[in-house]
Amino acid sequence: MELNLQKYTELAEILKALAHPTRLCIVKGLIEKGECNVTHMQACLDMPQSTVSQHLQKLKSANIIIGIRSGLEVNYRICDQRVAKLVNILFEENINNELEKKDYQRL
Amino acid sequence: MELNLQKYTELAEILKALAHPTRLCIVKGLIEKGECNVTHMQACLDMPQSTVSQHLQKLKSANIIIGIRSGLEVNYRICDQRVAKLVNILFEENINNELEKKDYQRL
DNA sequence: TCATTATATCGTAATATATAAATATATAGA
DNA sequence: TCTATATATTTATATATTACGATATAATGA
Repeated sequence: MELNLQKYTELAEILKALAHPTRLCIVKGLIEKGECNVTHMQACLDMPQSTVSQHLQKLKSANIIIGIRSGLEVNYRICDQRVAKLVNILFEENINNELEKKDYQRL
Repeated sequence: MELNLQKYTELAEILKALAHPTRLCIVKGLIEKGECNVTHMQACLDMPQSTVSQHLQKLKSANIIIGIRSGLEVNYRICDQRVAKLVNILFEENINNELEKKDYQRL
């Protein structure tokens, strides 16, 4: 329980950016598809353009995604491989071991 | 970009619980030490008891930790191995590949 | 330059979260 | 049962986040 506050704050920022259903969905989609433009995301997510764009800016500020403009479109993709790994693990099933299960019942 | 909203909401809840410097510090400490009681955490974190307790309840509600009472003390430990893995990855260095770096500059 | 399309930003109301003091509950021992 | 200690909950207030319409900007082609 050490106190490297700066580091914890910095990493918590990344988690905060991911900690929203819409943004998690965007990130998961980008991991799977590789990249995607805003219009397409908007159609999939079925929500206003400004809402999608704001979520994208939040992910971008956290350096989780980058956007590459090509003509009128901007294509986004993941730029932090740690986050890709992390999200993949999150989507795995949780396997608590037997000891933990027993402990849980004791509580 | 599929729409399994329930799943994304559920997983976002876990990330939300982790997405705070204090709670991340608690979880990291528990991963390293195995377990810890509230008084000890409070001393390490140097913050009021009620604040620490509230953070613990949030982690507990998210099924990230469990508390086992022994006498007056309650010892907490991680009960979701996914979360332990996920946090360990978060603390690794991010390695962006060369392609991403170039793209970043183009932006 | 004007119109069109794609995306970003602003303004703001509603909602959620964080902090910490005060208070409550749980356990152990005298 | 009374007291002390450890932890949890309640309450109030401050701060942050979310959603979305309105508006701005950027790029393209006529």
